[in-house]
Amino acid sequence: MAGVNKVIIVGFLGNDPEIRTMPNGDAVANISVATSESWTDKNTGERREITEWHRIVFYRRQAEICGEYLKKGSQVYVEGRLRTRKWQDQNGQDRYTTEIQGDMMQMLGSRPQNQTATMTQSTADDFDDDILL
Amino acid sequence: MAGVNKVIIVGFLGNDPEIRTMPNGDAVANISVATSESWTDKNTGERREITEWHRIVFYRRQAEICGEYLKKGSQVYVEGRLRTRKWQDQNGQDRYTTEIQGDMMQMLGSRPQNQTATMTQSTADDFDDDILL
Amino acid sequence: MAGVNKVIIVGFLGNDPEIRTMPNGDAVANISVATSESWTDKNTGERREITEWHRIVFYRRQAEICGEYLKKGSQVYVEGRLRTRKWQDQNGQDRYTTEIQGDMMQMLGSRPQNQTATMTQSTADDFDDDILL
Amino acid sequence: MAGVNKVIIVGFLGNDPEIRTMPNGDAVANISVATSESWTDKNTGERREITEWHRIVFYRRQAEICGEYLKKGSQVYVEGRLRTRKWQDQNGQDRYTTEIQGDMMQMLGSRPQNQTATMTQSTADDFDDDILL
DNA sequence: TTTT
DNA sequence: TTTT
Repeated sequence: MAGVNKVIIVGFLGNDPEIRTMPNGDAVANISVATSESWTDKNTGERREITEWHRIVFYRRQAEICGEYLKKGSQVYVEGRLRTRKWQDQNGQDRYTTEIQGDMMQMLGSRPQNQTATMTQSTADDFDDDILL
Repeated sequence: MAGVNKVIIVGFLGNDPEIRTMPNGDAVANISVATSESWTDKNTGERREITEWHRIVFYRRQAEICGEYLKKGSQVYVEGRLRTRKWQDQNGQDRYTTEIQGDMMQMLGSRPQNQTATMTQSTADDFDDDILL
Repeated sequence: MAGVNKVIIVGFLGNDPEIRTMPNGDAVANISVATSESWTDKNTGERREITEWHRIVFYRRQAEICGEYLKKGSQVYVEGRLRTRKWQDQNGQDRYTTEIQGDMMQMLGSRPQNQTATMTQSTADDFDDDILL
Repeated sequence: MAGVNKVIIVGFLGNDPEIRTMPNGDAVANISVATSESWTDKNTGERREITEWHRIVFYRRQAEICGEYLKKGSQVYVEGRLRTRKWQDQNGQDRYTTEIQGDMMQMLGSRPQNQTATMTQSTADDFDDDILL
């Protein structure tokens, strides 16, 4: 191995998580998280903003946590890694999609009922499902 | 504004940097940086490795530094942000490319002559070109 | 220059910020932010938690923002760098204190009145005080 | 749990690692890593530099890797967390030392023979000692 | 000293 | 599609 491939995102979910189950029974969650930058245009003096949408995928226990605790508008801290997948469109052309494979997720804000929904992939894999909840 | 959009990459350049000049005279550099993960397959016991290629773009003074000091095989530390650009292919179909807009670059390894090639975008913009070199 | 010295903290303030003014008129803010780790003790099976307190210092415009928008219990995202200061206690002995010099601060949670209190040091230095508020 | 406590350091070892063995047989490694910042003094126009030394501790398999592969002058990437320990000096006074508990270490530079000396704590704990080397 |  |  050689290298570091790390992404840190803090933002709000644009939609409820999409939860699927893989053939082997593992859960998969896809969430879409917005970050935005704003600045003052040097020429016009106008305030401008650009929003970036991040597609993030979680597996197994973390995917289940996403499904149970996150919803549209939730604010999250996510640590993960970049992964570009190759696929073919209906014309048989190669296409590429870059997404973030989530390694850690932490809910932000003070919603007392779900503050403890935090774990890393290794934690999620090592321990029983319900220990941290 | 709300959010954090941060990427940290440590890896090796797969090619020499591609340097262009924008109409306004600003330099743009594109570099392609590899990171890899390796693990032992649970089923077969075989060693596996996957390489991820990151397309990173730098502007202005940082782009010039890339052109002067980096080459195929250079090891770099890069901090930046994710940016997905929309474009249209020859069939008029919408396509998306995700790349990393570099904010900071640092050369790694022990090449004394270029150890100082480090600056952030804000530094690069605030100061004269040659102060840090 | 050589190196990366970066700290990322997400946690809650244990107290209201302490704001001072330096002789040259610049503001300085000190905040104390808690992070905690919890795990299950392998031997006893008991749930354990350890809290770490981070002393973070902000300068100038960011210090003013801390004073205006943060208070005991606020949740924040902070990016900064480690800095160990040497000082002498009343016995003339050398003592060392490690703190985080904040470079970026972002308020978390959904408290509508202060969501926009986000800026980096470079932003704070480059623009007029009130543009981002 | 609530919070993120993350440190990222890229720098050079000031000394050979110090390796100890705990009563239970686990290895412990302490390394001291330098990062430096340089800037031009606004008043005098002189170039200034400040070096920060980071004390980093690794445990178990990672500590062994430090002992085997690192030496004075090695360049490393380290991810870890801040930990402040309380202790008493010879006068019985409370003293505090802040160090970085390393979670991941990666050697930098192009020394082909040890490029693979990379693992996370979870990896180090989960697998046999020699799988990654 | 926070928060869950 | 979020949030401010």
